[in-house]
Amino acid sequence: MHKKITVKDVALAAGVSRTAVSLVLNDKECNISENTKKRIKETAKKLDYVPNHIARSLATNKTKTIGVIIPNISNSFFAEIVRHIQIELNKSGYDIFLCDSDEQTKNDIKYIKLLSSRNVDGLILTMSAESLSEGNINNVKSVLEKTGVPFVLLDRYFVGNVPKVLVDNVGGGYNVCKYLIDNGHKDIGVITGPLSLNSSSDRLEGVIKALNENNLTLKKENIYSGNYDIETGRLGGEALLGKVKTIFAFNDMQAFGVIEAAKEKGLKIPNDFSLVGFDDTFYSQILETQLTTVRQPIKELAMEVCDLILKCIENPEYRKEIRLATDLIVRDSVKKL
Amino acid sequence: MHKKITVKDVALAAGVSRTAVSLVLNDKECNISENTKKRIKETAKKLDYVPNHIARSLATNKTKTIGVIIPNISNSFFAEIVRHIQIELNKSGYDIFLCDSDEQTKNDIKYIKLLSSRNVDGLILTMSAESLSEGNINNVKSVLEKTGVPFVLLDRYFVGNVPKVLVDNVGGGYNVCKYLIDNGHKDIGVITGPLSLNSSSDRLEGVIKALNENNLTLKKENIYSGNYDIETGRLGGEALLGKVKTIFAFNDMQAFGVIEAAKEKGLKIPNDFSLVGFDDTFYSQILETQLTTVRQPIKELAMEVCDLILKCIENPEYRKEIRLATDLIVRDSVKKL
DNA sequence: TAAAGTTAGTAAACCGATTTACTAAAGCGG
DNA sequence: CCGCTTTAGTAAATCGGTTTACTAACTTTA
Repeated sequence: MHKKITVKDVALAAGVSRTAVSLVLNDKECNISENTKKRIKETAKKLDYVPNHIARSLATNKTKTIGVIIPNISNSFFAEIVRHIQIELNKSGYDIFLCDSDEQTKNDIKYIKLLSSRNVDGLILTMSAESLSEGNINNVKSVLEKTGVPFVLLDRYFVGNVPKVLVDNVGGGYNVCKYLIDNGHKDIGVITGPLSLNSSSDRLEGVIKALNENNLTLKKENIYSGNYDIETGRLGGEALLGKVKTIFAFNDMQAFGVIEAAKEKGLKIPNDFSLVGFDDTFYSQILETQLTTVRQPIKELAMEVCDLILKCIENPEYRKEIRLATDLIVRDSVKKL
Repeated sequence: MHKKITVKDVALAAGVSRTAVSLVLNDKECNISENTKKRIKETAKKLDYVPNHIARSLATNKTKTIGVIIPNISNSFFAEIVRHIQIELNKSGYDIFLCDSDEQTKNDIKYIKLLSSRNVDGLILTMSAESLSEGNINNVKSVLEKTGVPFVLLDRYFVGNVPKVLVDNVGGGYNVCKYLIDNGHKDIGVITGPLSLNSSSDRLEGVIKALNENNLTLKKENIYSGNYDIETGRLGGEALLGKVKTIFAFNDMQAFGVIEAAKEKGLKIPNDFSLVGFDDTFYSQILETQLTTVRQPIKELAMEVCDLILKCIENPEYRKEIRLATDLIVRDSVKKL
């Protein structure tokens, strides 16, 4: 590998100043004759000149990078969203620094500071459940604001006038519950994730709303709260399957856990009990009985969050809150009563 | 947010030169009295000084960033590996630029160039199947080498004296086949991924080796080649389930496809036919009949690849090829004959 | 033809660090 | 007390771009 070509080399070869080279190659409005412009461009191409991002960043105070902090890339929802974010931002010349907080506040804070010191132009942030809890949120918020980096919250949010892109979880919960009621289900058990996450509290709100509209209530003992994992589903299944014949698990993982628990008890879906999940993970379709679940608009979320962060970078005062609807995917796991 | 503190500010506040500040804060060997050192450090802390990565990168010609190009972050194998890579590299002060090639050569090339122009210190690379095919590999290889950036191939490789971290797929295939033979299976069908990928060709090699050692052969018509996806599994299942009672799918996705195909035909595992997958994806455990499969040492792969890229950055001549063994995870999808 | 305007550029400062080469003062030996 | 070494530090160059302010030459206009 030979030495990298710099503006200086191009300028020398083209017989002009570095200024001219920079101006022309960046298509800046300037008083350079068409002839010279052409010569500079040709020289740059011939020398295979590639501008040095680092030097440019230092000069312009823009890095064309965006930090993405998510709680767990192994979760297919986040993996898919990151995939779309990367592809989308790349179209605008941005690259992403990916950080996985492992659902820990200390990492959220660490990575916010780190990305700020890397001078990212913006931050896309899905905070850990821990960070969003009463005791931590103010701390994280203050770290975030102190950096002065434009940011957009994605999926998980705290209240306040900050840009966010969200899923309409109230609507999602409502639709599931409405569907269950329409199919004759009245006594419903729910398995939630951490209630500090709006995804859980909002879905719960939607469920209650649908029930109330039909003069039904959600019994306290029919709520099992835990994490968004299979183990919680298993435990929730064990706890609820004695009491109810209908379970709404707030994500597919939990639903899979419920199925495991049901297997132990020899219960079959949908004859012995009905089940609804949330996320429409790939595997909900390949289950023995295909799972009725809710699809989140992942690609659209990614598009919106990219669009929004770019707007916020352009104008740090820009504020917008976007909430996207979910889709109820009806399959075979709910019995018509 | 107020203006960012720079070395200059610290120097001014501490009454020393910028040189002194830089020297002391970087713990460089230098002739600065303990007193002054202490004063500088305290001043820096008081002012909440955070060094500017960009400026440092320009000066040192090191960015402390590593580019990671993978074919599809939505594949849980890669998601998990990226997760570990990020965590591990972060310990050494590196951040990662994540790029998803979407299994396309043109993106491999685009991202290699792009990351090079971002001056990444190193590259971790799992190329697309397309790039590794006969017609493309030389092109990609030449782009890669022209950048001069140290790189390590991960999981998928081309032949040549370059650093790589691999899975012992020959051994993996061999172990599965040996296990099947030990259980009385003789007529085995296999569903492979793209044969341009060593993961497929190597597993196939292992299968054939095990068969040959037992004086058995693999019939050509019992091989179904396609992609590592559920659709290939479905098609392979349809094609093979008439001919054989034992199928080795080269990844779990394909195995799930086989199960779908079997459902159509009313066949049950393991009574009507036996099935083995590869990857030990989470979902292989929650199937009606738990899937016997092969676990890849994901975390170890990540650790090794991080270790190796750091060594290669330190010494670009460093060469090493690491091959990690797989684990056969025996569950319930293979019948003892 | 002198003043004003336009065209086609360039020199030099700047971004915020690191690093090399240098200096001033103090200490020390003889 | 002279010369040498050590100690404690600094000035200035550098990395590779961008950008501001300036100039020289050429055209117009009055």
